[in-house]
Amino acid sequence: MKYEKQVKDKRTAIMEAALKLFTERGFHGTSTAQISKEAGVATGTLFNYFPTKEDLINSLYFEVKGRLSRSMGTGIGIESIFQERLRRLWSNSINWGVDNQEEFLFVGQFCSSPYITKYTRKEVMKEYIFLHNLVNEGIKTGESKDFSPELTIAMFYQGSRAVVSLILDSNVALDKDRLIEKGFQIIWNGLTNK
Amino acid sequence: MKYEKQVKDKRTAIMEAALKLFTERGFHGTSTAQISKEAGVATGTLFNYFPTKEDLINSLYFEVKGRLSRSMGTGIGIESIFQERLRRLWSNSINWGVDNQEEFLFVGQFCSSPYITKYTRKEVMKEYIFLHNLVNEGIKTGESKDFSPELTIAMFYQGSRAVVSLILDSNVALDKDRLIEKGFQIIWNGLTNK
DNA sequence: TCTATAATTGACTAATTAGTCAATTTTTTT
DNA sequence: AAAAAAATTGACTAATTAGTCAATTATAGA
Repeated sequence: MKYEKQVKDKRTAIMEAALKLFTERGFHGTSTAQISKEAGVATGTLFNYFPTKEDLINSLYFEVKGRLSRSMGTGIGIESIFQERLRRLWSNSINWGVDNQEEFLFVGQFCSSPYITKYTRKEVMKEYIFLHNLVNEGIKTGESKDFSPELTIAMFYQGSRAVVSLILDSNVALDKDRLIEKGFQIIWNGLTNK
Repeated sequence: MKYEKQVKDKRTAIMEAALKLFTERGFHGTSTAQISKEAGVATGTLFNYFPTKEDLINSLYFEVKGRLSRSMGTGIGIESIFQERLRRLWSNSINWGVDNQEEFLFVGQFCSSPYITKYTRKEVMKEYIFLHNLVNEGIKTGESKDFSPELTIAMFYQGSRAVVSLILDSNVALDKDRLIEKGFQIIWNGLTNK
């Protein structure tokens, strides 16, 4: 028990330190020595949990993506109507990015780095199955336009990232909800029939 | 004359080599020695043209962004109607990304790296003045919805990047024009009144 | 041609890198 | 409490890094 806990703590400490430094200084701009120091462990300990630096980066990505995915899905019951569910997905995504700036930037960095493989990209896509389902449902009921789901999801996802960046850059907290709503109107008008 | 030409050739060779290697292996994953070798010059020559590696990265970014900007604006005469001009801007952006994959990936990498400053971000935004103008014009004539121009431009820009990624990933050349057109329908429906 | 200026070279350096491993400490089991 | 197993340490290494600089080569104008 106690042992389990401590292991988790060190692992977590390393991942948190890595997340912080990666977003501050980039992947290669951050050395394993710096990460260890920030986490308060010896360099050897880092390599005990993550055989290589690349392994650490990838583990971190899966972890963070999992959190985003779970966060997106919260509060989406089958009872609400299509528009409300899509809107909830939209605001959940954006709020997660705004509230988890480091994670948001890290994901952006990793996804546009040459280290992400097609496999990883595909693997992570699986986590968006509920968005996929929602879009397909909308198409079936005739509420969504019949674009390809891939296009719809890509526009939705990148659109939400655009809004997060806008909010983070403008640092006017009051704008947040307005930008989320306006952004949703664009997506909604774009993707649905009326 | 001859001297001018040769200077340009070495500079260009270095930038081209850097672009290739950066997209293949990332900024820090690429050493100045590797760039020099790929460009066919001595390491000293690289530092003759670019005082630091960071300077090289930034110069490359401005250069590439300039090319994109120029490419976006081609063929947009004042004679055509609003929708046609916006559509042209849309397809120009996407086609540039598809035809210049390295540049496209490099821009994505740089923009989500921690090395891009707010200054650079703003500076580059100036190059999108014509998109800004077009959007404002649309709002004035009542064709565009009255969202903030920043939001509109961000959604437009990130949307176009989403489509490029989709096309590059799917590597089905036939899908290209269909995806561009479908993507435009989303943007158009989202941003305009009817 | 001769001279001055600018461009190019690559061996070099001091610092940093990811990753190792034998020794030590902590935890679990008996 | 003693033994076994697992976790942690940090000094260490071989390789690589960005950037320098004195020597060399190419170019320009007279």
